[in-house]
Amino acid sequence: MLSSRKQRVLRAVVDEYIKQATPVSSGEITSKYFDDISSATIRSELSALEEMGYLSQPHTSAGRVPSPLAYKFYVENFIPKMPLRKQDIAIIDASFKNKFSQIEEIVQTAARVISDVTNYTSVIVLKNINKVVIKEIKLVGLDSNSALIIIITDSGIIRDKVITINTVNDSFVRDASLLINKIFSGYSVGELKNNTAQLRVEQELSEFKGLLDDVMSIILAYEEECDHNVVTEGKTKVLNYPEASLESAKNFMSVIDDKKSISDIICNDGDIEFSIKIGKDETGGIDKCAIVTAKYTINGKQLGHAGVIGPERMDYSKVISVLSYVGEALNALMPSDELS
Amino acid sequence: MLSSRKQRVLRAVVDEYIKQATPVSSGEITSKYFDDISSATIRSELSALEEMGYLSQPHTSAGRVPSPLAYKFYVENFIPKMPLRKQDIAIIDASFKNKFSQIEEIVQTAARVISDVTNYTSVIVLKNINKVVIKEIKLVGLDSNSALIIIITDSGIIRDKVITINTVNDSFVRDASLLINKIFSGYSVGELKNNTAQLRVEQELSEFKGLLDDVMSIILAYEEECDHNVVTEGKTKVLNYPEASLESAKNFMSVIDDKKSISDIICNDGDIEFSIKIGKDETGGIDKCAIVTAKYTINGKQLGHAGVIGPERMDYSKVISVLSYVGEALNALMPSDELS
DNA sequence: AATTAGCAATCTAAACGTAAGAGTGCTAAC
DNA sequence: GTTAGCACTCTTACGTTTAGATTGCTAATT
Repeated sequence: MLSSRKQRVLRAVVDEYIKQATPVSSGEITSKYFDDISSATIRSELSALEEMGYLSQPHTSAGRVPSPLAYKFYVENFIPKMPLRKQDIAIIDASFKNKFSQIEEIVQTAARVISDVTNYTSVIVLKNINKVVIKEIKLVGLDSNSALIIIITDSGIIRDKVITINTVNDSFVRDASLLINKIFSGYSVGELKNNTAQLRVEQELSEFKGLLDDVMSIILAYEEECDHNVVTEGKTKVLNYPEASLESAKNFMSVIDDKKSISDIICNDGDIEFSIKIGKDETGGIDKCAIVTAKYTINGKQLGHAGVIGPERMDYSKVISVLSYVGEALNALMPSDELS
Repeated sequence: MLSSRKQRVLRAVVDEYIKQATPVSSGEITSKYFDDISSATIRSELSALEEMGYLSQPHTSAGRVPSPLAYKFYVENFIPKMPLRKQDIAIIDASFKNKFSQIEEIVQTAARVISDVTNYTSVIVLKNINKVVIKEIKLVGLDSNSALIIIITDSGIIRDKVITINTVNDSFVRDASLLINKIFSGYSVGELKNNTAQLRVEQELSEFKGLLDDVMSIILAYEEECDHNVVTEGKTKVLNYPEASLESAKNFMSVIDDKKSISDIICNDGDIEFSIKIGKDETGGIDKCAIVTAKYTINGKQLGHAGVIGPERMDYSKVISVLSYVGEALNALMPSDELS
């Protein structure tokens, strides 16, 4: 285990590096963090820490830079659980003050506010879409040849879509509503997807053939769209990191834009609420970056995962606070009585 | 006026520069475009064109680079009105094949497909939002304490939003619907905004006070949101231009992200259908970039403006074809009988 | 035994200089 | 008007030098 002083030194290096993004020297550490020890002593500690794999030097005459291992140690041991600043809380609260009608809207908002407040890139991945249960489907006539289909689930409205129908009148709407709900209500998206046979049987007898097809295809389109539904916000923030280069930015974008792989990275299958991935191996090839991921649940049901991608030297404390506060805000958005 | 050979030379320079993004030399032009003339002759033509302001040299011993003036001449005289490739047409058609329920969705889709097909950044700005006339407002009860408000206009559904109401029941919905439509239907968003007095009078007598407020604030929020509503897609494409640098990319993003200024640039008040802005002065400070803008109308009513932002040496021909084809697709999306 | 001061050694980053190459502009001839 | 030839200019790449930063080592000190 690391001696207490080694820990202090390690922490100092990481803290400084997070602040200034340049290698930190023994002199800096001595003057800013230790009154009673000389830089020579710090130097010997530093080289011990380097030996142990916590630090590295870009070159012989440079200061030390934390390694992924150092960040891991730092995150596990030193993250000050600072409360969010009042202004940040205000920003987040303000974003969620209106009612939302669709999940996508909520997710988009959450992603944006996370990125805005942290100043890093955020990613949200929705999961378990096909476990969503359809509560009711509303059919609202708009004019003589179009109608609005509203699909309401236990997670709120998932989709509304205009469809074209030959002739819309009151009795048609009434009858169609009854039939649609008889067929679809109470089933999850997944069940419906795997059991289209039933739909076909119903259609044999039905004058609403086209309509039923439309509804089904809306549901299927939703499922497909959401399955790897990845919302990303603040991609261009990466350009403003002091360590940015054109090459690194391009690489960053190419990983971020690959929805499949980014969602694999963000989604933690384990039970942990937060995880931190540091180092090229763990970030899918994004260099010098770290990813903080959180599992989001609403009323105990897993909604998906959120992630913040920033430089390794990011403000972990703030990122975690923001992720967790936004998680709470999402929960508050859907009080349990709406689920019943 | 430019002699016919000067025109050929100028065109050759621009064509080459569009292809390779590096200054073009007299030698290249001679070998690739002129069999019968020597490079010395081309050189004298080049220096004449430089004298006239069409070309410039990054330095004495470099080839020539087209000036904004040259691009203007090129665009006006040489743009081959090439039809779109079949595959591009297919991509665009595919994007617009489903019905859309909200304008935002349409705009988002259009912006994305423009950016995807051209491989440049696209921007769409909506205009004249407050001239949109409200046809009808539907109120659909969802459960005992919430309802969905759907605002239908002559341009389709502009917004649907869930609101909270104390007690929702059939008679409430019926009465509220009548009242809401009595107050709001037939007016444009602009009229409503400037005449909230009437609403207040109605509220005095009404048990639907809160509801009316909700509807009004949805409309106002929509108006505000859309007034400078700018949708941007493909921002990160700029990183892949061969002439890209970190600095230029940052600059690009800062201009692009300023919705107010980008919308001023994109929106052409004149009568022209297309315009091309080349040069730092005309692009709001984005260097080495050109902006092609188009005015989009649906059934003669001005919807807004679309723009493509790419390098000065972009494929103007393709960009204009794409913008114009997407414009047609948007028109097809809203057949005139839906407006009546 | 741990700490420290002092100093040589090492490396970077910036500044400078040089050389090769690209492309022009000019001139004289066609 | 066109062209070949060539001197001239400027960039870019590369090597060199220098100043500065920081370390690691050693010997002295606590």
